[in-house]
Amino acid sequence: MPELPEVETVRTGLTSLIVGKTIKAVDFDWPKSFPNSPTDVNAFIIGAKVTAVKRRAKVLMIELDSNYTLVTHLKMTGQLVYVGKERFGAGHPNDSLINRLPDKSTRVTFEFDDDSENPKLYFNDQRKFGWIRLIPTLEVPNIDFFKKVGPEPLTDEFTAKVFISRVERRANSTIKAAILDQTVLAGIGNIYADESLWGAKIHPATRVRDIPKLKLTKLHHEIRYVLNLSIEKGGSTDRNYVNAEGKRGSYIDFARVFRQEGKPCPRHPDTLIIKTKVASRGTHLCPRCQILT
DNA sequence: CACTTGACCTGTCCGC
DNA sequence: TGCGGACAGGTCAAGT
Repeated sequence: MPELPEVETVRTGLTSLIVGKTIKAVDFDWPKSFPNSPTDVNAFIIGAKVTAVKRRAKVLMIELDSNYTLVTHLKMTGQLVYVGKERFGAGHPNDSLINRLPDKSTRVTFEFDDDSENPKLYFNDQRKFGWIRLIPTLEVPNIDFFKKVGPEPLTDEFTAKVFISRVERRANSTIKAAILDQTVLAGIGNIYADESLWGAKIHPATRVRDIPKLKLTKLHHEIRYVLNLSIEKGGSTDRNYVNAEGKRGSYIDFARVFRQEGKPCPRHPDTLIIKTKVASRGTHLCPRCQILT
């Protein structure tokens, strides 16, 4: 589920909601919610204050003043939703979701020591693919995933030249598989792969070696465009995704191909978007402007 | 090494 | 209405 824009939206929300607050209690019932963590996670969490919430690729890092960090991956269906009655009481537009938490998808509950309202942060994850690892803050950069993950696509350093040199390491792959590869660049998932390839008029099954540099340059631009636009819209809610306040994202209302099968291509009103399979993933494209070469 | 496929889980939707 | 199978936004291990 959550790709870079969704994780970034959660990060922004959590920053304003939990930084500076102290964790009073933690409760979890699914052992895999804390893989590869100290046996007694409580010892490094209870009484610790949140100092920052950071993001790298699709990974969120909740830094604590105990010198440990809650490193979290939401995978397909994870949510981190903060419920503080002082902010979201009865009548708040989100109270329908807020009021039914915790629910049966809730894996971990963090309780904060904050005046009398007892605010909580729920880690919900229907499919149980997500996890939270409690890691000494200084060791976070050394986890295997961070050692091999590619560059952040929205930084100044991520130029078209950098993108092309990295994506060409997967010369024999389909372009869709290549940009989904987190070691090529960080943060792209199925939604923004389809959206950016439509923007660059590239068929997702095209081999990287067959794509002219000019088109790869265009794709680099489109990747940054769709990621920025989606952050502006608060991410995409296709099914489960909500932000830290339990709100849905609205990028899907602007999607040109993702989940738009059967609807007209924005460039060709008489051609319909189709859904097929590329790189073992559901793939949406316009059969007229994205030709396989 | 490059590349593809199956596994990890639960829930939902579609066809019979 | 019930049941089986396919499918869902991510990543890793194991296979070719």
